[in-house]
Amino acid sequence: MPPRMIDVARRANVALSTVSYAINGQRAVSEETRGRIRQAMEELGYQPNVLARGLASKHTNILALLFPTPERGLGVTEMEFVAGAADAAREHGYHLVLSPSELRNVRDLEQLTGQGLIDGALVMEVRIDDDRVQLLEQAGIPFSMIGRTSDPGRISYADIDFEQTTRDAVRHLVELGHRCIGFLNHSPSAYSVGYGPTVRASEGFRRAAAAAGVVYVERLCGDNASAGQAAFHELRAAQPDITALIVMNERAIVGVMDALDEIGWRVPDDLSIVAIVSSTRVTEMMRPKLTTWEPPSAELGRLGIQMLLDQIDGDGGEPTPTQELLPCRLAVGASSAPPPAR
Amino acid sequence: MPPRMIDVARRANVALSTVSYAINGQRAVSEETRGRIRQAMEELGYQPNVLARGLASKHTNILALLFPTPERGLGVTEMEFVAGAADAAREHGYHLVLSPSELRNVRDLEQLTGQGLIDGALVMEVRIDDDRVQLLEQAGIPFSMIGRTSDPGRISYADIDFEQTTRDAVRHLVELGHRCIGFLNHSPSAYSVGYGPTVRASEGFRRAAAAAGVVYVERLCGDNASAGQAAFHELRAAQPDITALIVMNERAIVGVMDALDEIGWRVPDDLSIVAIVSSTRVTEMMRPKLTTWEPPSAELGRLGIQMLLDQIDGDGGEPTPTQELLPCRLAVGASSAPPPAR
DNA sequence: GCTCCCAGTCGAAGCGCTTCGACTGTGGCA
DNA sequence: TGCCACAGTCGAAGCGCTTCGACTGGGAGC
Repeated sequence: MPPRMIDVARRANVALSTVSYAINGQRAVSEETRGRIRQAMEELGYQPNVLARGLASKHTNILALLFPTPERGLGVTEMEFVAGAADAAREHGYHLVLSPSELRNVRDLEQLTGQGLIDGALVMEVRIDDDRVQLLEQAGIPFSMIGRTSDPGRISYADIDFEQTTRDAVRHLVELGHRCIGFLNHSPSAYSVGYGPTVRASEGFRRAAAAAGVVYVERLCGDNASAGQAAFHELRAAQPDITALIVMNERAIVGVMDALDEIGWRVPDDLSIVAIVSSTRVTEMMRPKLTTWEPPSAELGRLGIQMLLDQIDGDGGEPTPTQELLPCRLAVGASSAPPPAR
Repeated sequence: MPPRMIDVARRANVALSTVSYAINGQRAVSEETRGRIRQAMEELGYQPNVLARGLASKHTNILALLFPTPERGLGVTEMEFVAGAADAAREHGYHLVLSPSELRNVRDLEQLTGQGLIDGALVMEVRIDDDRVQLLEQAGIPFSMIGRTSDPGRISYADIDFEQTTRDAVRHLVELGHRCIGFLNHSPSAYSVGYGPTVRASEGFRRAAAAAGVVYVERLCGDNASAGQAAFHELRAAQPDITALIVMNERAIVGVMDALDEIGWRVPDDLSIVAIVSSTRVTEMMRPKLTTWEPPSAELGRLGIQMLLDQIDGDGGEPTPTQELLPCRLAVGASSAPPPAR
């Protein structure tokens, strides 16, 4: 059996409670006593029992990461969120439990919160309207979000700045001389369930394009090649003068390439393509390598945990929520150029 | 405050211990009593406190997923492992804590096991010689592996069948008529630290190629485009007659394509390429779409958890370890064809 | 010189559960 | 008819910690 606190106490000739105070500093302990205790702990290889501590103290040092499995599947970006969050949690001495739950299945969530296991939760894949948010609020569980609802109120979140990202992408193309720009978004169903990136990028794109005074056109598109292929033909049918395309749908891109082949267009000579909110790990594999605005996924994960801990450790008094929008980073590729002189 | 077991007991007019027995069936409880208890639980919305239960019973229903961050970064495949494992754990009523640890840092692991938090661990990214395995063994923590050491002994594992996968890939190419086949593996450092896939695929490839009686050549190659590019030129320098390439290095592939451009070769006309142990999510984006042997990642994750639970729930008596090698699934693409008549 | 305060320590009462030993009443069996 | 076995239930003792109230002695303040 592993050593317990009482073993440490005996070896250091102090009371059990003194050891506890020495460890978590709830009361003063003399330097000398503390030294003896520390030594005893080391000699015994003592480690506090997380469960007992949690039971007695009402906080467990365990956080939950709520990640639903989206229709489009989990990609590199999601993995980076998770890894970033896990790292940050560990650095702060917290454990992270993975809670894969269907979005709709509020039961799972209730179960999680009711068990007294977790101190707080980080919610991934947040929708514009998200049941989980309400549930967590009324369960009184501290939480923060990666992404945000339409009205985040006083809830902390870290999200991608879609407004700026779309603006950047549009400006980039406009500066190259493009006057008719298309946007390939995620699927109609993602839009209709209120998936944040889909909705916000759509809005951002339209605003940016309108502000730039260019002709623009958007298509929602399933996350697969054949949908991408069809969508590009539709875009071109709607705007035959299209010379540039912004894509926020990694898996559709290759379909666009197929469509281009069909009509004998080349990138970037006949059409410029830029990817937004995509991992360069993926867009680097395209030929030509795509100009990409890459989301700061790991940072978002870290930040989410950070915010959550501010809320938990921030002693009691209503903390001011942190709400941050992070820009995507530009990785220059070879897929964008001035428009053709048609 | 959430209801406690004593609240349920009072409402059902029984002793606290009877409720406990009704819940986990350690002793017989009459049908009638059980009914009253169940009703009381529902009316109160009772959920057992995981910590208290764990403290008293010595098992927590929490598993750890040990995932180091490999040099090459985390990809789609890894995400699928994780998601599969998380799903399986939840289905069995277990929680999964993510434990991101440096491989070398055995401290982190000791800390995890010493805290009494986890019932067992699933070890990812296992090396041919892996310190963590020893440590877990002597800590007496049940565990299973995704991947395997050189001598897994009686430890349960689920791994990809590299022998068969390389054999399949070689046979596929040989049947098309190829007589000189190259293999692009992961990095030299992956090989030298004993990263299982790198070592085993290397061995498997050589054996399969030799058995098929073809000329073969292999290169270890960093996980990035420029390394891939250089590596292909080296392969061709070593074997100018090369007509086919097996690649187990997603990120190097695009470099190979670049190299082919330089010498004016096309796929599959001048060179057939097949990817092994790669996600089709990635190789589908290549043009042409690559013929791919895709690892059953989610299944591996699920299986790993399954094995772990067999070991934990399998009451006491030394269970026979489960050791399974899963084949990769073939996804046909357009990147392989008969060799050119040069 | 006396009080007061406080740093430093101790003992004990929980936290919400599991599990052990003990108790009761019923039915089977000789 | 008597005895035993056993299903069904209860009370109490932990599990390993945190935290509260209480106690001690010495220094500061007057």
